[in-house]
Amino acid sequence: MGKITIKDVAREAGVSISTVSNALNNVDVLNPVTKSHVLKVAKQLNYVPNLNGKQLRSGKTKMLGFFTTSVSGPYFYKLVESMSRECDRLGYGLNVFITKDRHVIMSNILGRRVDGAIIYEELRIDEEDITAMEKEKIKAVFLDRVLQNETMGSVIFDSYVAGYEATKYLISLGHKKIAYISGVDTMFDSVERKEGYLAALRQYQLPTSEDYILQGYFEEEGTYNAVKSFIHLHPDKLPDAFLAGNDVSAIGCIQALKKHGYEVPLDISVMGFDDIDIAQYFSPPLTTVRNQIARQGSLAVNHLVHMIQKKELGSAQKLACELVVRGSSHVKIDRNDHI
Amino acid sequence: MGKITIKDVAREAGVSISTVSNALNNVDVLNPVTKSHVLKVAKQLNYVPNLNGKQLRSGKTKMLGFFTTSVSGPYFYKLVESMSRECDRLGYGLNVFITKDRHVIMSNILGRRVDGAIIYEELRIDEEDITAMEKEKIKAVFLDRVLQNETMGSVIFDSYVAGYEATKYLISLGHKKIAYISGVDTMFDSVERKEGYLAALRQYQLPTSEDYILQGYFEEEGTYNAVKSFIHLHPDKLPDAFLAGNDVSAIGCIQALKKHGYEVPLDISVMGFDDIDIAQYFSPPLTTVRNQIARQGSLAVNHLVHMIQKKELGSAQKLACELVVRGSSHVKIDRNDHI
DNA sequence: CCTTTTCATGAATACGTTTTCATAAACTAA
DNA sequence: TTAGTTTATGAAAACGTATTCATGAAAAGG
Repeated sequence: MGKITIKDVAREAGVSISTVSNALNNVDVLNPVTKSHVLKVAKQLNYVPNLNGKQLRSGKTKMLGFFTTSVSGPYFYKLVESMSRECDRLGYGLNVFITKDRHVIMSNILGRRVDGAIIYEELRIDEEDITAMEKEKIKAVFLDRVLQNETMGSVIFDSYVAGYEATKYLISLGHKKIAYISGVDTMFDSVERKEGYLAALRQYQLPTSEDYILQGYFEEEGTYNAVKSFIHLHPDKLPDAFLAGNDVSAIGCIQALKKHGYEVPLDISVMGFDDIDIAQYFSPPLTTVRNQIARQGSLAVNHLVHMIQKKELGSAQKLACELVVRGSSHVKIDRNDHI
Repeated sequence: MGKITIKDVAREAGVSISTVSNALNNVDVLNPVTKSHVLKVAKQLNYVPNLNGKQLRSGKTKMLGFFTTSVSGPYFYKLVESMSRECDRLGYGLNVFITKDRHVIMSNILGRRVDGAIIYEELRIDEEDITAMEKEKIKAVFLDRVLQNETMGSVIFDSYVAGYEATKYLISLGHKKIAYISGVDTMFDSVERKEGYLAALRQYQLPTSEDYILQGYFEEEGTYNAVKSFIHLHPDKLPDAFLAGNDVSAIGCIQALKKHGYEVPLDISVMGFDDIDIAQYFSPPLTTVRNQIARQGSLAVNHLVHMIQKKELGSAQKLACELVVRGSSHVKIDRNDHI
């Protein structure tokens, strides 16, 4: 005996296919007696509807797709977890696609494997693809990416303000020589944070210098190496404080400083962005700027579902950030005082 | 103009539907001229095949489903990343479902949204469901779970040996009072590690005691609280070493010990399991037992695809572990010596 | 009692694709 | 040439479901 279909249930229950379909989908035109009878037979036969048939006919999958290059690291799993939770709440499933292949993404979206898409910015979908999606009236929400386009949604962090506030905070501690450890230059967050950092320096009339902008690639090891080589190259020009592009980077920075005998935060203050899980347990606990990651996830899903169900266009949403002061930053101490 | 289907391509190219299908799917019965002409027209119309139609007809989705309760934490993202990579390599897509709802899982599997399933043990699928899958000849691989059943695959870590070897190592450092911080008692790894721990103690004639088995729930905070209350209850009976159920737990343990003025590893050795990313950067760097997580992921996918394509039954695979000695463990120092 | 309305059900179609099978055309072997 | 064979193509069926519409029965209205 092969796979049991709606046909088998119909035959066994002595009714038509449409009646079974109506019973299973709670269409209230049925005699309650027939309905419960059909349901009983269906359960008894262990009937499970074939989703491909269902989806083909209805044109809906009740699935949202999250397209990303990676799920590694605290940012992603907080994000995915919150999206998943919100999907659950709204009666959708979440489909996580990890890929860098634009073609895979588009064929899944345009091929209707999902009802809508949430796309992580690093994927950099072209305008051309977005146009294709518009034509098909497909809804999408972009994360961490600003769009020229007004038809799709987006949820971004106000990273410019984050960078600005962080820098302002370091200045308020008395630091004057503040270095920035950059992430990846194609990424929105990274660039915005740097712009905010530069803006704050300018506002307080502090000098900005290319030497004080390192490349850490948002990675622990990348930052470790960058800071290490900075120390070797400019042992005399060490900054008062490092503003790392994210917490992972801040950790790499602190590792490198420790390794070379500097104490954080007494000798040098270090802070990051994101407030990842380990930030508070790290030694020293990280001063950082917290993004509302879970909020971003649930908002993206909410927005997308709204767009799908109300057939509306998307809009750009911006989330505020929050300064978290912990042990890796300290009021500037002039060591010369002690001599 | 609505969605472009294979029909439109056929009309536009002046051929039949079957010819278009053959051209697109590289069935080599076609005149190369017709084929390339069809392909050109398809591209020109921006045709993208509807996956639901495709899947319904062919009975295949070329998708594997990973069913899990969570993707949070280093274990999961390493696992997911490696599974995704392996799926790519084998021409499959990976579908991550985060849910605890048995019904959601079964309707996705039996409803053929995926060609096969990888199931994380915490979900505890019933025998009944497994039987249902067998009947439908659906293939599945279970992670971290041993099966009575011989029809499905499984990939587990040899956690018993891991627990045994870790304990043996601590004993070799001269520790005699060794406590175990348990994870979740329904989880295979947690139980096996504890059994290995107990076996090692017995073998070396060291006493085992219920007092020395704490509940940390595989969580930082849970462990922190457990260790804290242990210190309050038995300040005089502190162990020489803590063997934590995993690294996250070990970190919580060390936090608690530090908080109460104990030095790790000089006063007390602590070690964990898993070798998560931060283990080496933590202060002190964690001594731990490393599991081949990435290997588990790729093996599971490989095995599953093999089962699907060769229509074979699954088997149980066991992965060896590896002791990683770092700074959180130390040869036993009897502080009385110094007095 | 007849007409109209409501109610419950089933037959048939459509969704977009792959695949089987028939057929026509173009070769090959005598 | 004629029969047999290969090659390229298309018509039609099938996958499993939701949905539209027709139909018959029962209830309501007069």
